[in-house]
Formats: sequence, structure tokens, C-alpha cells
Amino acid sequence: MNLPKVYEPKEYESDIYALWEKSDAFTPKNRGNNDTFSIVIPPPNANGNLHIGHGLTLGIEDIAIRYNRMLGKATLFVPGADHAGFETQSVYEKQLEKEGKSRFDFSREELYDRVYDFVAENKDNYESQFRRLGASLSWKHYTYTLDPKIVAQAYNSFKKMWDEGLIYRGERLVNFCTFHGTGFADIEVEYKEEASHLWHITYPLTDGSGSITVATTRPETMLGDTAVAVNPTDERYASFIGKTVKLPLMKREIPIIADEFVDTAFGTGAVKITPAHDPNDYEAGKRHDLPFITVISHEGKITHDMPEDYRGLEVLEARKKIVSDLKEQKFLEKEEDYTHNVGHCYKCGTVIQPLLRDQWFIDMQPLTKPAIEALKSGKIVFHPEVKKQQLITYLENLRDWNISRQIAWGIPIPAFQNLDDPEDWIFDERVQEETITVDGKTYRRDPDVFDTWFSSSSWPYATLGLGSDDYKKFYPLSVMETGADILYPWVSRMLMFGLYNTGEIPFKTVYLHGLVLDQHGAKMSKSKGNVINPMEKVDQYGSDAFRMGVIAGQSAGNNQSYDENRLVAARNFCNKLWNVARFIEDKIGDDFELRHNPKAETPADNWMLHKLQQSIREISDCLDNYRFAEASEKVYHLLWDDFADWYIEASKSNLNPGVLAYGLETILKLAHPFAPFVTETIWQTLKWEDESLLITAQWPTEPKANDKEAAIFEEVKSLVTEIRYIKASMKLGHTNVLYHRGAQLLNEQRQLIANLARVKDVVEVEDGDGLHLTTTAFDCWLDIDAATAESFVRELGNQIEQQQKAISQLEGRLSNESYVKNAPNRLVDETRDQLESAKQQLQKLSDEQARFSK
RNA sequence: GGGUGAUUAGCUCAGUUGGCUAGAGCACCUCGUUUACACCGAGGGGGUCGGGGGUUCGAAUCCCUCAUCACCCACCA
Repeated sequence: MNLPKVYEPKEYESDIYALWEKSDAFTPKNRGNNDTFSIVIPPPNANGNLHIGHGLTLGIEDIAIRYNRMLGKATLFVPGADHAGFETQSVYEKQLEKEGKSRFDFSREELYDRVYDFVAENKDNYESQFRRLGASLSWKHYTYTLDPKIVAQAYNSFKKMWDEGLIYRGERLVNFCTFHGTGFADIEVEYKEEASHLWHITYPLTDGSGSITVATTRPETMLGDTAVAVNPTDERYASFIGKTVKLPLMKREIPIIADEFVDTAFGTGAVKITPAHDPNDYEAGKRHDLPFITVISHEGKITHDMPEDYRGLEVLEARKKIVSDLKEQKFLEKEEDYTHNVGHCYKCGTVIQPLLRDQWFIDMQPLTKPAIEALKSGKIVFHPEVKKQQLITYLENLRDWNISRQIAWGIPIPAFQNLDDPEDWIFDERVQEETITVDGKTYRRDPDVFDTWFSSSSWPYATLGLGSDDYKKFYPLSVMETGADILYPWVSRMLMFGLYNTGEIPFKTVYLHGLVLDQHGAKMSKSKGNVINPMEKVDQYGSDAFRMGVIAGQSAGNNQSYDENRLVAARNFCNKLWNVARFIEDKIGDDFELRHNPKAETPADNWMLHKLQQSIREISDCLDNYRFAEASEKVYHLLWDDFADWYIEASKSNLNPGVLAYGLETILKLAHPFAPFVTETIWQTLKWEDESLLITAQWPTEPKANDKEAAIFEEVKSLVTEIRYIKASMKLGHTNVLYHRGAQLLNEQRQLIANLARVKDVVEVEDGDGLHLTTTAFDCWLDIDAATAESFVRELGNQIEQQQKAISQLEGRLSNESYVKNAPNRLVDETRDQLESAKQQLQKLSDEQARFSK
């Protein structure tokens, strides 16, 4: 035998991958039709190793790709890596921290160069990890998110939006992380419930006629209050409107204004207005033309314009001091416990400060409209479907997008500001220059970079190159497969930008996978130490087993706990396949000539072809509908239950090399998308195979089978199963003989039945002796002695009880007139048949019981 | 405050438009040197599908309601 007993993935995987690459198998090429299929991978962040989620992503995508390649389509699978701006810079900063340094030790340019080198190593690392996972990627198309074509596309998008008035710059409240020193988009802020207090502060009226009390969770911002607001309908405060109060701790006079946004039921019904540090107050400040006073700096400290006592204090220190000062000066009316939502930096957990800043914004309204229309018209299929509606709802409520980031690592924003006229901004791509001269005026580059998602939004066509041959052929992409957690930050924006830049939807299908959780259902994270390294698992079980194990039981959109047992099961599957191949190669030899229409001679042959026919149909159907886990389960059972346990066992009695070889060939093809390495490895050992590579072989088509013959083997199966059951429960050896009366089939299948059921012989008799079988339709007996048979009576009793229950259930159903009238005829007939055979079986069982219990 | 998803065997999970006796892998029990495979073979046990109500001839599946968990969204100071 050519193959060793146990499949050792490590011995073959890298050679197989090299063989595919050398054969140019990953390059898109049509085989037999003109269809195309394209996927661009969601580029992993090039700042670490692949995690298990990447394994899942690549697995799912590669299954879809390999299946479609075998269908003969020109298949493009584009690899890539993400510079992941802020993400990567913060990873790098952590590394600097370990070295006792920080980003402030470097200029932006130096920092950029250092991160660049840091990322370069990881990028190479990824390539080898993608290969180990077996992903059939077109390496020529490899794209990094800082490649010139990606940057160029980002600039084109920016320019187009600038020209069409979608981009604007303005001083707005932005979500600012004072630790990382950068602003964020709304979607990036993480809200958490926090226990705090609601402080009631008394503001005395300037005219001395009394006071008004406001309630706030952020007393420190009172330094920047420029008004107190009440609801115009609030009778309690009607007489206060238009008056002024004297702001405690500050020597400023501020007005009491009326605004409908104030909720009369909350707190005291009077709100302090700090336009520079609260989104609501910001809006109110605009409406009422109030001054904007900045109290908190970008470093998270009280600014130098504030009273000396508070200058330079951290926010929380300032809060403490202000509360105690207010108390001391009798301005604090009360302090009550209060739990509310507070925004945090999703990376470092620092409380996000709403701060005023000049930033670039995109007016989203013109972009969301076509996207919503496209979604509503059903142009894009979603798996799971529910995510489509969620996305529509999200888009309907979307606000403008802040795309400026105050970090070094990213794509510079191609905008320059006139040194003499701050309002004068121009678009220019010479971002390597700090200043440029245009028309005799000097302009300075905006030091900010784009939000990474801004450039990623064009990923589906920027990778192909807008207008290129690849673009014409492969755009829109067939599928966008990515994590359900980035539906909003990524999928939504790709959709909007795709429609905006290309006039077309960027992908026809969206497949979203859930998170891979740890074995107890908790999120995996480095800090919890429950992260699983996919490469370790590939080492341990093989790449195929890793892939099959991770996708097993995974359904679209749902999170799933990691279960190592599934990898074990998948590894065993690969080994089973390996041994099936060993057996078949040994049986039929190297000089065998493969025929693609195998000749079925026996019922078993027809049964096997029938199973293959059915499986090809079902597995293709699952794959067409993105039900990967179900498809792989079907392959598993086709190989293990049908082919190995029944057909191969049967073939030991009656060898048909044609069907054996055809069965193996078909199963290798069906299994290939799920287990590419082991299937290709086996394929390469098959001397009789005429297609040189499995990866580019044709997906199987359904063979013809004689269903009547196939049904005969089903009969044999149930006969054999019954005999095995009796033998096992009676603990019999292999010396019994099976007698039958006038069953032609049993004569024909004599040796097969004897072998499968492990009986000594199958003999035709005039009248039987021993235990009469009850499940099979044939008239047969197992020759067991009276004593053993009697002990089987109890077992018969159990079966009789079961049959009686089944019969009464079926009779109940049939006696229900509404059932007979309303249920489809097919079902009613089926119920009648079932009742009939249940009655027959009960009769046999009772006869046997009567015979043995005398 | 609103929304979405989950709840099925000891564990991890499937179950497509309502229709055979609710499935899988692993775990468990019994037996087994059988022409490839102990990463194996044969047989078996185990679930009132989270609770309650409803629609229907028929519900894990549709509707209502409650509970628990998870996630998302929202400017209530």
C-alpha cells in the first residue's frame, strides 16, 4: 500500500499549496462557462497575528471560492492587509510604553516611519498564515490599504465629495479621547452605564429676587456655562425667563432662556447650558447665539483661561474641587445618586470629552438615500436576512461623519489652509509637503489623517482598480463576507461609497458571520487570556480539520462558542477519507481505467450511485444558499455512513472497481472546498485520475441510478440491521444461520448478507426454525436455540409496547376527520401505509412472543 | 427608553417556507483482533425544543405574554 496508515497533514500541506501556486490555479480562469465569482477579503489589521475569527472568515470565503471555481467560473479571491490607522497606532504605542517611551517622543513623520516598519513585518507574516489556512488567493492581486491605488481612490472620493459639496469643514463638538489625543466618529464611542451623582446647584438671580436650581452630572463644566434654560411651558419658571443669574464660582452674569428641548420632568426642570462641552447644549447655544467657552483642553485638563484654583486640574479633580467649593459657598443644594450612560474610548476606556474642534465632516444624507433604496429594492441578498432591516434602520438615522483623526498613522488628508485666511481651504494631493504655494499664496497642510474607514469604504473596487479589466469583469463583487460586528462601520459605508463612486451596488450578497467565543461563551480577548491561536490548532489537527471544525455548526450571523471536539471530529473525518482511499487504491490498483459513467451491477452499486446523486444535489443546494455547515455535515455523512460503513463493506463481498473509484472521486470533489489539502493529496496519488489537479476539477454532476435496485439494498440494510440488533442484545457469536422461505433476493444476496450481518450462512428452507424476524418484509428466521430465544421475549415485549403506542397514535390521526380532509393526500397516504406496516409488525411480534412464552 | 438575537440531549450546536418517531459531533453504556481506518467497527441509552396562553387537522417552527442571557441603538442635563 502506497499510503501510510494515518494521515499526517504536516507532511503534505505546504507541498500541496506550492503545487497549486506553481500550477497557477488561483488565477481566475473560465472552465466551461463565462460566469465569474469574486470575493475580496476583509483585510486583517496588520498589527498582530491572525486570530481564530480570521480562520473562520477565510474558511467560509475559501469554501465559496473553491466551490465556484469547480463550477467552472472565473474565480477571483483577493488578499489584503489593513494599515488600520488608529488601531495599529495604539498597538504600537503600547509597545513604546513598554520601552518607556511615548508618541510624544517623536515627530509625526518619525512616528509614521516607525509604525510603517512595525507593520511591514506583520504583513509578511500574514501571507504565510493565509497560505497555511489553504486560502486559494490570487496573490498577484494582493492589496495593502496604503498601496498607491487605495490612497488614490481615497483622494478621488474626497475630491468628488468636496466638489459636490458633501465635504465640509467646521468647528463642531467632536468625540475626543484625551489619552489618545484624537477625535472619533459617533459610532466609535462606547457607552457604558456608570454610577455617579446628580448635583443640584443653586444659581442666584442677579436682581436678588431669588434663585434657580439646576441639576447636572458634570458640575466641572459650569465654568463654561453661558445660560440656564427652562421649558417655555413650565409655569414654575415663567417669570424667570429673560432674567439673569450670577454664575457661582465665576463672576459672570448669564441669561435664563427658554427652549423646548428642556424636559420639565427631569431634575429641577432647569438646565445649565455649556455649549462647548455637551451636544445638547451645543445645539441650544447655536439656536440662542450664546458664547462658546472652552473649559476642558485636549489634554483633558481645565484650561488656562479658567480661574487659577482650577487651572490644569484633571476633569475628575476639578469636579471634586468644584463640588466642595460649591458646598462651602452654600451653592450646592443636594447631591443624589444617579446612574447614567457615559461614552468611553473603545480602546483605552478614557471618558470621551465632547470638545470643539475644526474637523472634516461628510454630509451623509445624500449618501444614505440611494443606499436605503438599494436595500429596500432587494438588490442585495443578506445572510442572515434580518441584518438588512437593521442596516436600513441604521442608515435612516445616520448623522454626519467626522473623518479627521489626529494621529500619525494613516492617509494624510489632502487639504491645505491659507496661512493668511483660515477660511480658505484648497484640495491638493501634494501631502508630502508641509506647505505649498498656489497663486502666490502660502498654504499649510492639514496635519490630520483620514479615519481608516474612509479609505476602506472603497475597498471592493479600489482593490480591483476603478475602470480596470478586473473591475469590468469582477465588479460588483459576488459576496462580501465579513463579521456581523462591522455591519455599520464597514458594510454600510462600502454600500454608500460604492453607489456614490461607481453607480452600482458594490456586492450582490452580504454574508455576515458571528463572533467565535471561547468554550464558555465569553468573548475572546488577550486580557482574559482565552485567545486561541489558529496556527497552533493547524499544527495540532491540520489545516483541513481546523477549517471544517471551525465552520461546523456555524450559522450566519450567530456567535458561536469554540469547541475543540469539532476539530477532533473533522480531523477524524480527514483520516477516514485517507483510509477509504488507501483501501480503494489497494483494491483496484494503479492500472485501473476510470470511466465517468460507472456501470452499476448490484443493488449496492445502484444504492451508492443513488446516494451520490442525492448528495450532489443537496450539497450543491446548501452551498448555493450559503449553508456551509449543513453542506459539510452532509459530506461527512456521505463519506462515513453511506460510503465507508455500507458501500465499502458491501464491496468486500462484490467488488465493482468502477463504482468504488467513481464514489471516491465524487466524494473527493464534494469534500474539496471543506478539506482542500487532504483531498488534493489523495487526488495526487490516484494514478487513474485524468484531471491533474483537484482544485480545478469539475464539480460532479448527478449520476444515473436504478432506484428500484437501490431500494433492494435498502431492504438488505434493514434486514442486516435487525440481525445485528438481535445478535448484540443476545450477545451472540457469528455461528448462527439465517433461514428464509422463498425470498429470491436473499438467495441472490446470500454472501453479502452473510458478511454484513456476520451470520454463518443464508439458507433457503421450507419452514423456518428459530426466531422469526419482525422488522424486515422477508420471511426469515435466525437459528437461535430455544433458551436464548426465550430470553429475547422480554425484549419483544418492549417492542410490542412501542408498536402499540405507534399504532394508537396513527389511528388517532386517521380517525381525525379534519386531518384526513385538510392534510395533503400524500401525508394521509403515508400515514395509512405506516399504520399498515406497524400492524403487520405487531402481528409478527405477538406471534413470536406467543411461540416462545409457552 | 427603543430594537435585535438567543434559550433544543451532559457539553457545543444544526433544524430552509408549519408535516415521517426532533438531528449532529463530542461525552456516556454494552460488545468487538472482521479484506482500509482504534483518529476504528457493531449495538444502545439520553430531549414534555425556557415558562404560560393562542391560531391550526398538525407548532421547536406562526401570534401574544412572561422570564433569563447577549448584543446594538438613543443627546435626556
